[in-house]
Amino acid sequence: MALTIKDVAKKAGVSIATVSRVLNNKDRVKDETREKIMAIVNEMNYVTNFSAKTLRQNKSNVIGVIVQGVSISFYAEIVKGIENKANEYDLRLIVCDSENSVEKEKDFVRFLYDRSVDGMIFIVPQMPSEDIVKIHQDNYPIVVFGSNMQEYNIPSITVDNRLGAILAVRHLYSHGFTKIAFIGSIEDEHNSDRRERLQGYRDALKECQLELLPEYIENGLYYEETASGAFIRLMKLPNPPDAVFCGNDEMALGVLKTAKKMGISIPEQIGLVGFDNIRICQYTSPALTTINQPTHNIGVLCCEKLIYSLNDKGKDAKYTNLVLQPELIIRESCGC
Amino acid sequence: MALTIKDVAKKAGVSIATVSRVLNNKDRVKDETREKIMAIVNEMNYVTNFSAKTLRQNKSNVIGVIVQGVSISFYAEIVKGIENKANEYDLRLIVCDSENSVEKEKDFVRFLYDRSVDGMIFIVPQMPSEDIVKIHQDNYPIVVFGSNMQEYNIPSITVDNRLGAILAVRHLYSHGFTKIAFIGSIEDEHNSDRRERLQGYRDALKECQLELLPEYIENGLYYEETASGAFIRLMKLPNPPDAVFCGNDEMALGVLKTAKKMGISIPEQIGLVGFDNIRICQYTSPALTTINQPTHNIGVLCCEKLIYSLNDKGKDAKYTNLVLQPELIIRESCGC
DNA sequence: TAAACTTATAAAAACGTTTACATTGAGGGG
DNA sequence: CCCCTCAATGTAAACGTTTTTATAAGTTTA
Repeated sequence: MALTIKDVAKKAGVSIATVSRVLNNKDRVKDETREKIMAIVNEMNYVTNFSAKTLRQNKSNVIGVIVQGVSISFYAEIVKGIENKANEYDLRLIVCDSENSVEKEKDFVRFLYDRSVDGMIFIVPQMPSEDIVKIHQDNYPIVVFGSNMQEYNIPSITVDNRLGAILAVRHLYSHGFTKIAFIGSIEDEHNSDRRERLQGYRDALKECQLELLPEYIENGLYYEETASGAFIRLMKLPNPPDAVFCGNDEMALGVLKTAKKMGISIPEQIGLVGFDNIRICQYTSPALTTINQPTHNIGVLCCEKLIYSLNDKGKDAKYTNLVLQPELIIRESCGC
Repeated sequence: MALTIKDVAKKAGVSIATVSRVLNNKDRVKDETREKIMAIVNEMNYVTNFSAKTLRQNKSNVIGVIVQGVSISFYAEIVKGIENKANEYDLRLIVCDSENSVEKEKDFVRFLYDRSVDGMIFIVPQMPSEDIVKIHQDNYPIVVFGSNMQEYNIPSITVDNRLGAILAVRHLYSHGFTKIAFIGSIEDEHNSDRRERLQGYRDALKECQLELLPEYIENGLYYEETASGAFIRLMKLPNPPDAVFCGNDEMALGVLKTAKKMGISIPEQIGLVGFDNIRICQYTSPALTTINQPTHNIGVLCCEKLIYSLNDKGKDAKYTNLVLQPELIIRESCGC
């Protein structure tokens, strides 16, 4: 413990600079010397002092992650992906759970400013894109998952939400459902992912040659409770739908719960498909058919993109949006 | 940005030492000076450089958390509790997900040694207690949740698992179930929490004047898959049980799944109660009756205990086990 | 009124790195 | 055989704090 580069240097009979050079293999060092030093480092079990390194290099080696809710498995797995990659690169994480509140999200950004993080990753941000752009202009490397930021020159990752929605609706249609409703974000939403899910819904209806009824599009704020009211309204329509596609699984859970309360059986009376493939889906009754996103990989890729920006300090033009493919997970709520 | 104590000092017309003293309000400083400096600090939006502080004080201000699985809501919430408290005290967290593997757990401990954390929190450790004792002897402050470590002089937190088990069994009994089986850890388990749950099961049977049948005690390793086999074995007994109490919810989920597959209806044919109250419980069908633990609070208390040790460097005798109270959450799987 | 304390502040060292710059020695071209 | 180049390594400064020690200005005490 409390073993420094000095100790290593003394034992090896070289200067501390040489040890540092070996440790960071930056400059040329004679192979012989390198090996001798590495042997001693391993033998003594030397470990570099992170703070000293950080202080000298003037970067914190910490990245901030702002996420909607870490106790939701979907997000937890993304964070795990980030963490795995971050560990590889000797980066530490500060994970901030905004608990779905824009206000908290903004607070956390300030908090991360204070901690002088090297960069930030936003997992499905709630705050308006303009605010994110502002942070980026303050010269903070940023990566966003869940909203296409390419137009702002901010690297981002999305899954092909439009395709996901199409897969969902198409599958419902294949079961004979023809009056398919949508619960999710309405047009003016700032989040592009959510817009795309709606768009996919629309495109899929067209593809299946189904009529697009405005009253079949209900607003839901992407958490469970907001779907109940939406579902009730849908069922009270003079011509109620026979299937519902929800913008995410949380809302699908809300529909499931409310349907049970109303005595409506799923999938017999109403077909249901969600989005995200959170863990709970497989345990509900009926088990929820949904669209899967490669969560762990999303995290890894977010982190990789950020590391890229970190090393490149905004010079390169690789600030594009990366699109990943979703996948239909068939369970019971669709009628299969 | 990149604003230092020097800038503040210059603007205030004092030395950097004085600014530091004000910032840490350690030494006496004239009120007038203090106020002037604080005003400037706020105005300039100065924020102290964490690494420099850390380097000088020779402590990392980072604590390691080793947890079984962060994507399980039960653990995620505990971690959140830890985090909230840690933030208050300017401590950073390194969260390590052992993914239920003793090997990984040990790897992470080494990893944390390398990062020279100030202390560690173990959330339901898998490794033998002796190993934890060893870490503690290396002079690392430690707090353990999920196993009573008092005998080793290591601060720990547990819930009254025996009571929790009694509440569960008692409730099943009140529904008229008389042949109540247990799936969980068998006697020789090193984890005291798990031992206690079994003990509670035994004590409750006695209290209800039910016979204790050895074949009603099945071994389960506390994750879902291990409960399936156990349940099948139970149901194949010449005199099968009419209710099952599981050591945790994950295993109860396994029972639920297997029962459905076998065409056994819960709670009509078999009553079922779990332990932990993970989020999924409320969504299963039937919804799972279980024992709740105050997760967030557990995290907060773990962190508080660790901070206590951190400041006290092992001098005090407050290295005791703190017992929290569990609570019965009644849903459907018990027959209510 | 000078010595002895106090109080408030300043000066400087230290923490463990990285890195710009300096030094050394060897090899090669003229 | 001298000068130059270059590879390998050493020296020392710098990063932003905290903290020990020193100093200056009051304030008390004898």
